[in-house]
Amino acid sequence: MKTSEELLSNYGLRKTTFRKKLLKLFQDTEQTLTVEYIKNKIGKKNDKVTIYRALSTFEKRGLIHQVPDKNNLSRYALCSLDCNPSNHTHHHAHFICDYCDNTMCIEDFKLPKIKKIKGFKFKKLELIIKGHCPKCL
Amino acid sequence: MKTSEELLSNYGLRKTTFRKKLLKLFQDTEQTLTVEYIKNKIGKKNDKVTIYRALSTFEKRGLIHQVPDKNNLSRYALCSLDCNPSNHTHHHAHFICDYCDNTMCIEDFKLPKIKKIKGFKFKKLELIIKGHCPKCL
DNA sequence: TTCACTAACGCAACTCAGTTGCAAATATAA
DNA sequence: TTATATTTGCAACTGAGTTGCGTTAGTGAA
Repeated sequence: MKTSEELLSNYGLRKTTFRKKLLKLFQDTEQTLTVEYIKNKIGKKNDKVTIYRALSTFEKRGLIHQVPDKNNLSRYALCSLDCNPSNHTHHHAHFICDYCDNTMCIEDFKLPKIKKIKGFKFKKLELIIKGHCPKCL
Repeated sequence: MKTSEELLSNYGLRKTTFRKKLLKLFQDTEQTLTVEYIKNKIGKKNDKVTIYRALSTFEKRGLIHQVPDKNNLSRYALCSLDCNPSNHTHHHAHFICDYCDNTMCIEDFKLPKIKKIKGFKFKKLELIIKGHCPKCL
């Protein structure tokens, strides 16, 4: 796995102390992260504005992607390595646990092919599955 | 099509002036509705709290369902007649237009069968397609 | 290394969707 | 028509996310 510093370089991002910590947190955690979680883990010295701005930058560059929460709040997850600013599609479904409210990427679930519908232009597909996760069953 | 009064009765809801107007608005509009839109159409006399509460009640009873917006805000759409409080699943996809931000139900698009994944219990599936709608193409 | 420039950070104050508590109004069933 | 339960409206709040701006810290060139 690439170090957080290498990744930041690869994606053309400045290697600030904060960004290195943030990216490392993503790498060390398998789940999708909320701003709340990040705030608690990284330390209260960093302002929430900084977190929001870093997440937004990471997302634009194709490092992470946003996933909705049970309550439609935002969570973030690392992208696969082939995402970039212009090609930022994710070929996996997202699972939201009704019980613990955790959200996770489900890699081994193929997205359906999009059938064309006259008059529409389809660009992106999102599949969200709700239910109970292994921990909560 | 059933009148709004009949529908309210069928779903065990009181037929208040406001609810009749709200439900009629859903019946007369083919699109999914935002609270903003409802506020403008129904008249400013009714408070937004009333709108939110009515929507929430309608949703619990299975009259309408919530759909996310481009910006993760809520929109609402009429359910098919066979929804009720305990069975409230929708077998259609939702389309979000990147351009005009309108959201619509796509009835003629079958949802994929959910393949089981060990350890998970799947209860509900949501398919969201993003792109450009006919009006914006 | 140092310097100059640009991007990132932190603070404070804001925005805005959605919520809560409570008193007044209205629907319903007797 | 009356009693009771549900809805409504108002006011005040909550909390995620944003904006502006002055300060700090990376980065690339000298």
